[in-house]
Amino acid sequence: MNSNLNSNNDIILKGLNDKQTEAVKIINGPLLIIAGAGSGKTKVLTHRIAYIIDNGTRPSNILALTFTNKAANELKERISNLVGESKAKYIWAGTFHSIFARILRIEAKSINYSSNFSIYDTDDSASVIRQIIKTLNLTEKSLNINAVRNKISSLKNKMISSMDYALKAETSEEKFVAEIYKKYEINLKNNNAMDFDDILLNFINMLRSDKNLLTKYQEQFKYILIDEYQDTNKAQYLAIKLLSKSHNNLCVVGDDAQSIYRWRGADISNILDFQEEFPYCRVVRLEQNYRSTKNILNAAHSVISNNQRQIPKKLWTENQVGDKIDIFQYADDREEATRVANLINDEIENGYNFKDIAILYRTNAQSLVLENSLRSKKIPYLIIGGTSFYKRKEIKDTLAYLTLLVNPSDNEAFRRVINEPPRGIGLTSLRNLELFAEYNNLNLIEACFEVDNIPEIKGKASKSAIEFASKVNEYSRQLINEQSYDVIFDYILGTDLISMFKEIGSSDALDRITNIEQFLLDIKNYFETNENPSLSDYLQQITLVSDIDDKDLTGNNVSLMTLHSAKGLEYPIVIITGVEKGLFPLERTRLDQEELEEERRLFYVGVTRAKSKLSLSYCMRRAKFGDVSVQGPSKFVSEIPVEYTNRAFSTGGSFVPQRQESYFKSKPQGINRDEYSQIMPDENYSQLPPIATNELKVGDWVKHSNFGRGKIIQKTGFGAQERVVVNFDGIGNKSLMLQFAKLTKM
DNA sequence: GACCTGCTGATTTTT
DNA sequence: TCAGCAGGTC
Repeated sequence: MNSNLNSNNDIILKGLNDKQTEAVKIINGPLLIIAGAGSGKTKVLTHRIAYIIDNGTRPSNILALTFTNKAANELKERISNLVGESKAKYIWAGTFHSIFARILRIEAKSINYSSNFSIYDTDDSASVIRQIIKTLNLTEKSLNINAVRNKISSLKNKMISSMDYALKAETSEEKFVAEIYKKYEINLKNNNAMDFDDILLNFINMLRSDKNLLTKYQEQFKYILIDEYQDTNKAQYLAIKLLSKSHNNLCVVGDDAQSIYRWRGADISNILDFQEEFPYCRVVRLEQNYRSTKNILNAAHSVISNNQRQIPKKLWTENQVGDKIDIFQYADDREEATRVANLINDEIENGYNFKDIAILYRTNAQSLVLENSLRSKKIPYLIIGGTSFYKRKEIKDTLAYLTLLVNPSDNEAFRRVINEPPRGIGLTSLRNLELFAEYNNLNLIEACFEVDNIPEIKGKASKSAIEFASKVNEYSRQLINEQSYDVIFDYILGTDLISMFKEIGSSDALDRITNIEQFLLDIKNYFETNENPSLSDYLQQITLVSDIDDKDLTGNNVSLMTLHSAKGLEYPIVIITGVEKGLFPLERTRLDQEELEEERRLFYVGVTRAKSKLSLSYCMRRAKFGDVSVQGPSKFVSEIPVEYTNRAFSTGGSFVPQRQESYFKSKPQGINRDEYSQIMPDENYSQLPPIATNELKVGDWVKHSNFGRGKIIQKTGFGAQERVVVNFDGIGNKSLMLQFAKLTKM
């Protein structure tokens, strides 16, 4: 190995700039890499890992933690390309949650769990909390379940236990939360389940309570690398600190300017204070940007400079000055969607591909109107993020059935499916079963077998309960003998979930069947392609994966996603929509300096995704909650100096703005009626030509997702108030709001 | 216990 | 707007 060490090192260092080389070569001791957007961060990480291996460390002694699965996969792939699959596969690379969960399964005994524990996502947690609130009989005020869940999660992220919190709680609401928190912890433990936060906390508890395990993993992970360090929370920081304590070979990479997860407990002071926390720390700054044009970088810098709390730095680039940034003012969100689609078609004519273009927005709700417009113009697109496949009800139900096979203690999974499809075990029977189970210290499956001892449950309910539990038991046993897809398939078929939807027969129900089939196909695929497949392994994989991660990004599609999802990606052309007052930054963040700064960082992330062209737009009105609210340019727009921009406005393309009362029904956000009439912005703007009215007209045949085919027989109103009456085949006349009825022209 | 209806509140972002 | 829930009815 030694003979070719230098030449290998040379290969690894080839093509890196001075700063990147420096970062790669410092492998011992704490290292903070401040990596600006587009500065080759992943390149440095992967080359650094290759360098560590090349200097004699075994791949299995390297731990590389990322924030998302997407980032982890990219990292693995690029390391593989660099050092070869045979070495790369031994590196511990993954998200905090997946790696820690993997270790926790191995060491489950040390924290009094069994290794088949379930992992609860946010919906599962909320459902447990709903259950607890019900049993507490909190009649005096209805607590918002999600608010409670967020509160508990944020307490956990800050490492505040239910006991600590109970001591601190003062108001009656805080006391309720403390009570729920305590029950929630007990509940999950009894279910042999952990939520996302528990994975981090239990990992820390494990390291703290067992010195041998601490030593074991400190020796296992001789080199630790953390990506997106600005997004770590207190628990993650502590876990890393514990793991690296014996050797301090800890390298963190991050950019404080791209910290956008404060709301989820990310603590930006982790990166800001890294140098104090880890003495003798070296710092390398990567400030050369290889991605964007000078105009884009300058604009990004101008905006982010308005933030107070940050590590001073300025990105520079050798790239061209490039096109100016286009800033458009549109009349409303429908015009925005139409114009965005037109813009895309123009760029296609200019020689770009659909896959070169991304449309970014602040909230998922904004995607709908954009989608409609893209569809009508036959522009292929792919939504990244949004509601996950695994969050669909039918998939969650199927998942719960499977979870019961692996973890029969999971009462939450039991509750979810015991009466889905209806088996005659309603809320009353369930409540009795739960009381009995609690009293006798059984899980609900076990309680089912004892149902004869519960006098309140008799007849059909009693019979069903035993049948249900027997079925779970039987298949669970079969699965222990033989981990095969066929067993799983039989079991799911036997639940009658699919037959239930078949009976319902609506298009929605048929969709659900398709989804379940697709899910089963995925399981089949897993069983066929893995060496040592097991259901528990499969379930573990998917609970920590959102389906963004395995979306095929290689097709020729325009990408649509939230600004958060866009982090880490880059596109030749980026279109950021809805850069509006009240929407971006979100209204509620306006008065909170820290939250406002986070919104600004989010904007910065969006802007720096663009390689050569960037376009921003805002609307004067936007449909919200089926109503229309008055918007206007975001303050971020005014933070970009005019010299980097082209600005254009429209007075309302397809229709003349109607100043109807209804436009002002919802709270005008910062613009009053008189201001609104002065739609003409300052002299930096030029007027956009009107867009062609290719809107639907009377006599057109249209298609609706629920009602099917129909013909427009009447059209009334303007703009957001536009309505059509459609005569649908076999259904008859329906009056629809044009902006909400997803009509497509046939 | 199942099913229907009408009301309410959500819309930030995700492991 | 629309999903999800509570409460009422059969």
